[in-house]
Parts: sequence; C-alpha cells; structure tokens
Amino acid sequence: MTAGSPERLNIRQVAQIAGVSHMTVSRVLRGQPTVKESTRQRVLEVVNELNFQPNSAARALASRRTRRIGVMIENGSAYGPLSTLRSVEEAARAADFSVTSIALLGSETMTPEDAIAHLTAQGVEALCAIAPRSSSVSALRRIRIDVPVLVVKADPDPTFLTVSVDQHAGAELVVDHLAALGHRDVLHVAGPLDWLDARARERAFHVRAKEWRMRQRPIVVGDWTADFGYDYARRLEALPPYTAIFAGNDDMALGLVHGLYERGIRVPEDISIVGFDDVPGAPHFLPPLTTVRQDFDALGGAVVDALSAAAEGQEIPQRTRLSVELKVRASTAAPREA
Amino acid sequence: MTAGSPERLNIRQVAQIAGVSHMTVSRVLRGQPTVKESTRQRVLEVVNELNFQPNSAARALASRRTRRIGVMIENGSAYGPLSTLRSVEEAARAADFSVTSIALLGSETMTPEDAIAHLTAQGVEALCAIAPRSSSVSALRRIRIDVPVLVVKADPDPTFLTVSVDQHAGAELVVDHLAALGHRDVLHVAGPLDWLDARARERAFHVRAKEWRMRQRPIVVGDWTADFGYDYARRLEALPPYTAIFAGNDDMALGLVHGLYERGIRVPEDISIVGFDDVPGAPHFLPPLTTVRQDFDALGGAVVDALSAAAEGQEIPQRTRLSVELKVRASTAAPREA
DNA sequence: TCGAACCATGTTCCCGGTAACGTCGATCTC
DNA sequence: GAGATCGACGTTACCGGGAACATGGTTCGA
Repeated sequence: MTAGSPERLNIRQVAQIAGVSHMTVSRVLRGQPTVKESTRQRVLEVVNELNFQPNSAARALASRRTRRIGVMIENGSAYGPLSTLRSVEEAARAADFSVTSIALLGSETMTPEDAIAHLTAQGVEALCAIAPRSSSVSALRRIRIDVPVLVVKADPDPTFLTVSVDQHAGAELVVDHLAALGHRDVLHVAGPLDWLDARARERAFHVRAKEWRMRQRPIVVGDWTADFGYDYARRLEALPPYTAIFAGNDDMALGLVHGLYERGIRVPEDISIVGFDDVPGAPHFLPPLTTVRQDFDALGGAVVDALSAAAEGQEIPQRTRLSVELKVRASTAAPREA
Repeated sequence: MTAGSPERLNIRQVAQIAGVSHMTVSRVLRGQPTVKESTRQRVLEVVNELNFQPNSAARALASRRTRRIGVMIENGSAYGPLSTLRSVEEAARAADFSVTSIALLGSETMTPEDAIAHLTAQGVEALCAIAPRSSSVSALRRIRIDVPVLVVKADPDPTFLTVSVDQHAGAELVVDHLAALGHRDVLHVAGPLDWLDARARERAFHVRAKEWRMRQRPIVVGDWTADFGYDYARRLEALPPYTAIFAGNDDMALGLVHGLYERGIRVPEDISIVGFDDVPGAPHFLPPLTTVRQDFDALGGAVVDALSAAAEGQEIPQRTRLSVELKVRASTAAPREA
C-alpha cells in the first residue's frame, strides 16, 4: 500500500503471456482493426485477467499525445463558471480526454501566467478559459502558447476559438420582460467590468434599455457577492426612483433583496429584481427569483468538440453560441403606479 | 497553431546550447545541489531564453512518478464537496502535484468503478474521495487499488487514510444551540443516508438530542435539494408540533423556509431553522440562516499532506479532524410559549 | 503460374526524460 | 607523495509504449 511497487506489468509481459508481440497488444488496446478477431479475444482475455492498464506516461511520450486539456477558471466558487467546468469535464471524459483545471480567484497569488505555465507544463493539448477577466484574456494573448486556446466568452474573438453563452440575449430577455411589465427605469447592478461576462451583460442591457427608451441611468458595479448587494441596498436612503433592478448574478440579487427588505422596501411590490444564472436555490429565495438560465450542459460538449478538433488539426466547428432562457418568478411584477 | 509541431525542444538540445551534458540540465531543472553555481546560472539562462519546459510524460515515465492525484467527488454541484475539491486542488498545486477530478453524481452512467478506473488509468499516485456515498466507499474497498486511498469522512476508517470535518461536533453545536434557546422538539431533515456525511450528522443529532432529553422523533430523509425542503414543508397540514428543524444542508433549509412561508408559518417566530454548510448566500437568506461552517481551506492541506506522505512511503501524519463553527443568524429563536 | 496486393503480425528504433554508475581533476590525509 | 575522498560533471542504459517498416502467408488477377 505504501510504496510497495507491485511490479506493474507492461505491454510486453502481457504480450508474452498472450503469446503475441507487444505491438499486437498495443493494437488491440487501441482498437485498431488490423487484428484477427480470435487474436483480439485472446489478448483481451489476458488483459482483463491481469487487470492490465497501459502506462499513460509512456503512451503520451511515444504518441506525443497527452489527451489532456487544461482549463483555467477565473472564479472557482461561482455557480456559473463551476457548472461550466463540470460540464466540460464530463464532455472531455466522454471524448476520452482528461482535464486539469486551475482556479485563479481565491488563490490570490495565482496569476494567469502562472496558471498557463502550470497547465502547459502538464503537456495539455489545448487550453480553455472559463468566465475570464479581460486581464486573463490579455495574458492568453500575450504569452506564446503552442496549443489551441478556447475562451468561453460572449463575443467571438479572432484570436481564439470561442464558445459562448449568449449573454446579450440573456440581458435582452431581462429588459424585455421588465419592459413588458411596464418598467421604464431600471438599475443595473453589474459584476466587475473586467469580467467579460459582466461587461457583455452590461452592454446588452444598455443597448436594449435604450431601445425601450428607458431612463438612462448609471450602472452600479458590484463584485458578484451577495454581501455587495446587501450593503448597497442598505445604504439606500429611501425608496429609490427606479422600479426594478437587474443584478449581474443571482448572488447579488439575493443580497439586494435582503438589504431592501431591511429598508422596508418590498420585492416585487416596491421594486422588481432580476438575477442571472439561475442558481439551484433561486426558485426558493423569498421571493423566488426571476433570472436567466444558461445551458451549461451543452456548453461542455461544444467546448470539447472545438478543442479536440483543433488539437487534432481538424476543421474547427463554427463558433458556437448557446441559448439562454428567462425563468420568470415572483421577484418581478408590474411597477406601482407612478 | 493547429497541429503544427513547432519542434518542441528537448533536454539534450538545451544541453548542447548551454554547452553541458543533458544530465546537467536535468539536475538543474530538478534543483539538485550537485551543480556548480556558475553552471546552474548558464543552464537556467538558456532554459529561460528558450522558454523550455520539460516533457512531463517523459519525466513521469523515467521517474515512475506522475505527481498527480485523483479525486472522486460524489456530488460535483454541492457547495461543500466543491469547496473541498477547490481546497485540495490548491494545496496540491502548492505541493507540486496536479489533480484530476471526477464527479460521480450528475453523470448517472458513472459508477465508482468507472471513476476509479479512469483515475488509475492516468497513473495517479493517490486517490481521494470527497463526500462519498457508502456505496462508493464499498467500491474503494472492493477494488484492488495500488495507490494510497484517502476518504474525507467523519469517522476514521482502518481501511483508508482519513481526513474529516467533524460532522459530529457540527451537529452537536446545532442541537446545543437549539436546546439553549429552549427547543425540546426538533425535526431533523437529513440528507440521503447513504451519504456518509448525512449519516454522521444524523447520528450525532440523535445522540445529542437524546442527551438533552428532547422528544424522540423520526427523521425525514431528503435528497439535499431545496426542492425537497420546499415540497416537504408545503405538505404540512398545520403548524407542526416540533419547534425547530435541523436541515442536513443549507439548500434544504432554504426550501423549507420557502415552503413554510407559503403555509403561513414564520421562521423563526413559529419554527426555527438550522442548516449546514454556510453557503455564500446563507447570510442573506430571508431570514439569514443559522448554520454550520466548515473549514474547507484547512481540509485541502490536510488531504494533500497525508496523500503525498503516503505516496512517498513516508510516515503518515495522524488522522486529521477539522473543526466546525456555528454561525448563529436570524433563522433561530426561542420557541413560542407552548 | 507468377507477381501484386493484402492481411496479420513481428522487429526495430525512437519518444524525452531519469537512475546508476563512470570519470577526472582537486583536495585531503597520514 | 601515494592513495582516498569528494565535487562536478558525463555516459549509458533503461522507463513502457507507438510509428514505421519488414515479413511471411493468402488471395487475386492476368
């Protein structure tokens, strides 16, 4: 159990026992078709019998393929990015890749450069950045990286492969929903604007709000946390002039509701609130939160498709853009009569 | 960028340019002391100049060390397990290990056996199971695994290395807190009992409640989700006899509050609610949730310490048990006068 | 009937590092 | 001052697979 090296077998020993050459075993293990069926059976029997697992390091060395992809995740605690990561991991496994991930936020000492170095040192065949800040994207642009790079971001980027959740569409759904309810003065509490996702949501909000001829109002820039939303709402002096708040994510929305509640401002009677992400608890917040749901499951597949194609030098599937859905719940209602 | 192999250099080419043998480069790269300082400098210059990164597969093959650990995480969406995973990843990186993780839940087709096979196929030097179900632990016990195995669970286990958050202490803190407030009839809404953590919390609750001479009451077994809590609370016919609920995690607590609210039952006036985990939103639930906080950050370090020691055949640090803390918030109060 | 094409398999070398041991000059010891 | 020791390297032989090519028996077409 400790360091007892139980004489891990290798492919040649398996071959000898099966009475073939090691190349035949190798071919069987890789599912190559040029092996007679009876031989394949015999080899597989021995392999199963001995519980043989080929040495992945040797395989990587000889084939020059690690079948490993590296994922940088900016905020390893947030629901959205994490769901994306899980989804990528699962899709990768299905495509017979493995994933090494590294979270930037939380470990303050970790720079994008460090992260990239850590991943390339593992010999990843491709790199993927989830929910990046623009500074991380700059790092990706600046550093010479010898493998394909994919960024999960709202807008296509000529430098990278991209797969995106359609943040614009999400923000538009929110604005349209509020507008349909009759709101014409909406505050946007954005995430930090160096987050690409925050920026995309903010831009789309802005554009759409203008199209609806909503009141132009400076946005508030938060930090994604519920604490921020809470503090912000608590500092309000009275019932604010706007009739709705579009929060950049569900956490801030939760904090906002809490803070407003403490100020005696009711949601949705006095102010409507919308979030973004549809975290698992959102349907059970008080009130249940109207929010935007993203299709994380599809994301992973798209990422892995693009990356594995790129890693194998194949034609790269066109940039993918995944849809979003508005979940209307009790936190939004028509504004009180002015 | 695609498959253009930019002639990755190897250690011998570096050596030639630096005017030394490849072994000297190897020694420098591994920080061995038997290299003259001036030589080391020269080699490092060349290495930096060329941006050389040694091939990890070759290194692993020759040294028979992958410096990789595998992590099985049962529920890759829940806050607690995920935080643990992040913490392990960070500690691993600090110890110059990399992590491959695999989530069991969510991908229904993934059995513990598959997960173990996937990880051992990568040549991991050690295995770690986070927040496992007992069935996964059985699988770990059943399968012959040639590397050290560590399980993050409440109780020590002779079969494995263990690191644990002290679930018992957490549950006891909860019961003591409720008892101090005057509660003598508490319902426990547990997680699925094949989860070791759920089981540990339930046992400790039971024992402690008995010590306080609380009313013995069958527990309710949930599924960790807010939906479950909501559905359960909504089905209540009237104000139930118990005066407090201890939920197995914060999500279920959130759903319970929501469901109770819809039944017109107020928290904490009519019923006190306690959760477990202290998810980031918990301070901003309405009402803010009394819950148990676990020290995930310390967990990762303990896991990696134990695993790396074991992987290197060293003396294994004694089983670690990490503390918990009760966060008292507004969801708990004294019971109404009976 | 004979060479070509093909199928199934074997041989050989190489991938890029590390371990183990060899070498050689300088210093130390008695 | 000769042998021992040591420091700073170099040489060689692997690690366990896969790529490329070689081999030998069949089948096929002319």
